[in-house]
Formats: sequence, C-alpha cells, structure tokens
Amino acid sequence: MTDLDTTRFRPTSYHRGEDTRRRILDTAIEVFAAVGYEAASTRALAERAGVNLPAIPYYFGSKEGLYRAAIEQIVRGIDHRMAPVADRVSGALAEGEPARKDLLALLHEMLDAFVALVVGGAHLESRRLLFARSEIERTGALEPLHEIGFRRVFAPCRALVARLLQRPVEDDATVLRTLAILGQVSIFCNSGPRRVLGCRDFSEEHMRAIQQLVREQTEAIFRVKVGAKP
Amino acid sequence: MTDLDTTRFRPTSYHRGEDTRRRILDTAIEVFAAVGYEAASTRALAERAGVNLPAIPYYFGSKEGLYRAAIEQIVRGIDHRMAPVADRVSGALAEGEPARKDLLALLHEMLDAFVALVVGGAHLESRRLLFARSEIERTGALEPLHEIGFRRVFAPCRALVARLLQRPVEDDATVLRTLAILGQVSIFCNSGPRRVLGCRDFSEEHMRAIQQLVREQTEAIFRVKVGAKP
DNA sequence: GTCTATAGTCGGATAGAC
DNA sequence: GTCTATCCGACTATAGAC
Repeated sequence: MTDLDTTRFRPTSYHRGEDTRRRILDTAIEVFAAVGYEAASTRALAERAGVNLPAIPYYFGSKEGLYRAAIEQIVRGIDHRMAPVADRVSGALAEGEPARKDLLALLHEMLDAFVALVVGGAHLESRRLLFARSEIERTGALEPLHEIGFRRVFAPCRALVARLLQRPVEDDATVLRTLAILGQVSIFCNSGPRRVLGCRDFSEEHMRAIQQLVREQTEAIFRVKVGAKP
Repeated sequence: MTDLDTTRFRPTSYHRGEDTRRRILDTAIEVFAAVGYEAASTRALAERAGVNLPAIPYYFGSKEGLYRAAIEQIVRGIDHRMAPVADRVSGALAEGEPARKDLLALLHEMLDAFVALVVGGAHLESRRLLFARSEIERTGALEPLHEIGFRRVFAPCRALVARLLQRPVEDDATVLRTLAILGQVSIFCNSGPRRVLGCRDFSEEHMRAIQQLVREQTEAIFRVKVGAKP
C-alpha cells in the first residue's frame, strides 16, 4: 500500500520495461530519420533495437504512436538546448532599448546555438526529420517539431532582426532577412557534409568554421564590420 | 508497309500510348514530391492519373523505374533552365581575368536564376525531392538530381566565389561561403512559404523580393555596397 | 512484460482476355 | 495498348501461452 511496496514489488519489471521502451524510442529516432516514416518497418526496427515486435504496440499503441513519441523526445532535446538563449533574448527585448552592439551579440549567441544544434548534437540524424515529406505529415505528427523551431529559433531571431532594422516584426523585410540568415545554416544539413565537404559528419573544426562564417556574414549583412578574414 | 500505313493504323494507339505515359509521369512527379517514394502507392497514382494500374509496369517496368524516369524529367528541366547562365560563367572564367564587377554581375545572374528555379517554375513541388530521405535513396535513384545541382549551380557559384575571394576553388573558405550564399535561398522552399510567410506558394512579388534580398546580402558579404534599402 | 503464431490488410507485379 | 482478376509478399496489429 505504501510507496515502499511499489518500489519493492515492481522495480525489476518496471526497470526492464523502461529499458525496453527507451531502446525502442532511441532506435526509432535513428531509423525514422534515416529512411523516413513509411520505409521504416516495425519488424526491422524491433530487431535493431533488440526487442520483440509486439513490444512496439504494447508501449506506444501503434507505429504512429511511436513516431509521435519520437518527435516529442526530439522536441524536448531542442527545447533544452535553445531555451536558455531564447529566454535571454526575450528578456533583453522586454526591458526597453538595448544597444545595437548588445543586439548583435545576442544574435550571434542565437546563431552559434543554432549551428551547434543543426551541425552537432546527440542525434545528428534527427534534424533531417525537419525536411521530411511524407504521408504521416498530414496527420500533424510533425507539428511539435515545427512549433519548437518557430518558437525557440525563428521568433527570437526575427525579434532581434526587427530591432536591428528598426522595422516591425511582421514586416516582409524583417521576415525575409531572418529567413536568409537562418538559411545560411540550414543548407549544411543537406548538401553540406555529404557531397560538398566530402564527409558524412561534421568535425569540431567544421562547426567552428561555420559559426565564424555565419558571424561574419551576419555582421556584413547589418553593415557592421568586426570579424577578421578566415 | 509504307510510312503512311504506319500513320494510318498506329497513330491513334501510339498517340494514346504517349499520352498515357506522359500522364503517368506528370502525376508521378507531383505525388512523389508530395508524399515521398514509399508512401506513394501505384494504385492511387494510377487512379489520379486516370490510367489503369498495369500501365505503370507496362511503360516504366516497375515503380522504381517510374521514379527514375520522374527524376530524369526533373533533371532535364533544371538543366534547361540553368545551362545558359552556367555556361556563361565557365566561358567568362576561361578567358583570363574578368573584372570584379563582372564577376559579381555573373554571380547575381546565377543567384537570380537559382531563386527563380527554387521558388517558381512549373513544378513547385519537385524541388522537395532534393530533401527526400527515403530508402529509395540508397539505390542511387536521386544521384542525377544531386549531380545536376552540383554541376549547374554549386560548381559555377563556387568558381565565382573563389575568384572574388582570390582563393583556391577547393579552399574551405570558398566552399563554406558558397554554401552560405546558396543556403540563403534553400530555406525558402521548406520553412519559407508554409509557416513563416503564411502562404503555400510564392507570388511574383515574393520572388522578386527574395532575389533583391539575396543580391543585397551577397554584395554585403563581399563588402561591395550597391543595392538600396528594401 | 515478453514471447510465438497468426490474422487481416495492402502493396507491386502479372496473366490473359479483348 | 488497355482492361479485369489475381497472385504473392510484406506490413501492422493482435490473440493467447508463459
């Protein structure tokens, strides 16, 4: 009846269950990102995770349930990584008129964090889900991923850009410029490593080179000369 | 036995055949781009095209054959659009030392054409195939699409950037800067219209705004001030 | 919670009449 | 070339023993 009873009778099976669940979820993120939703069969996924096939509907209800759980897991990771700097941005913008220099410093922080998220991170493959085009998309399962990208990356950047340009947030010039600045980064996940840089993953040096380049170009865009030649 | 015999007995069926083939191919580009390879069933595709199911293996051998044919069709379109300016670039670079101003003008031409290709064009959806992550990718079916992008877009741009920076073509600074400039454009196909600009497709005004912005930012990147404020 | 076995569905490809 | 009917394989989900 007490909490101790629960920890005495349930823990072994509970721990095994949690482990199975986690193994399925980790494998799912890997596999869905690699081949997409439809091409990922639950059979192959279960085998790769080292669990039985029926364990998937048992823990996640269905294949779609597993997909939604995988997306949620990724979203939590993104939120965890981007929340600190995003909160700092909204905090700074709330309190009156920050100096132009401080706005640019904050923008650089955001972009550094975004590059690190896109280029590195625990799940290198997970970012590819953002570009998924599949039937599952119509069920709205990818919505949390789009939402977190908007709330934690796009919206703070746009707010900073609007201030720097001294234009409204919803203004076309603001929106397009924000997209362009973020777009500098996004191409690296697709064409970048594989075909052009000649490698599948990014090294630490690649990441720092990209961060430096994004800083330089962003400064150039706002006509503020600071950075040195690469 | 004569050619007239052929035109008398075969043409109706021949024309019908070519028409069927074309209808399947057009629908395939649409559907594959919309939902991906695996999620696109040949049954639904045939129905949408208004043809019978066995017509697909009859004309294209298999579903994969249809996919490869669709990719080839798209590649021909890209080649057709990008070849003129790409050839002009390699021509100009072959003949000695063009002025910096001419190099920038060529880069602007390339970028304008690229924006027009990505943003507009007959098959708005087809560009999404570039971001496909599916099992079919492992068969190499997307290779022609990557190849044409490299040969007709990335390589000419990189050559221009190398000259402008006075650095080797293979240099990391050259490669990263080229990617960043092209990345400005690429983001518009994904996040751009749907979530951020609040529309599914681009208008003519959107396209011109993006072209103008890309020009300005590219000029800023190379520290050459020309454009006016948007 | 985990397993084996299987049900039920849907996919691509084909046979054969017209 | 086009159609109807069908085969066969692969998939997800579930029933039921342990």
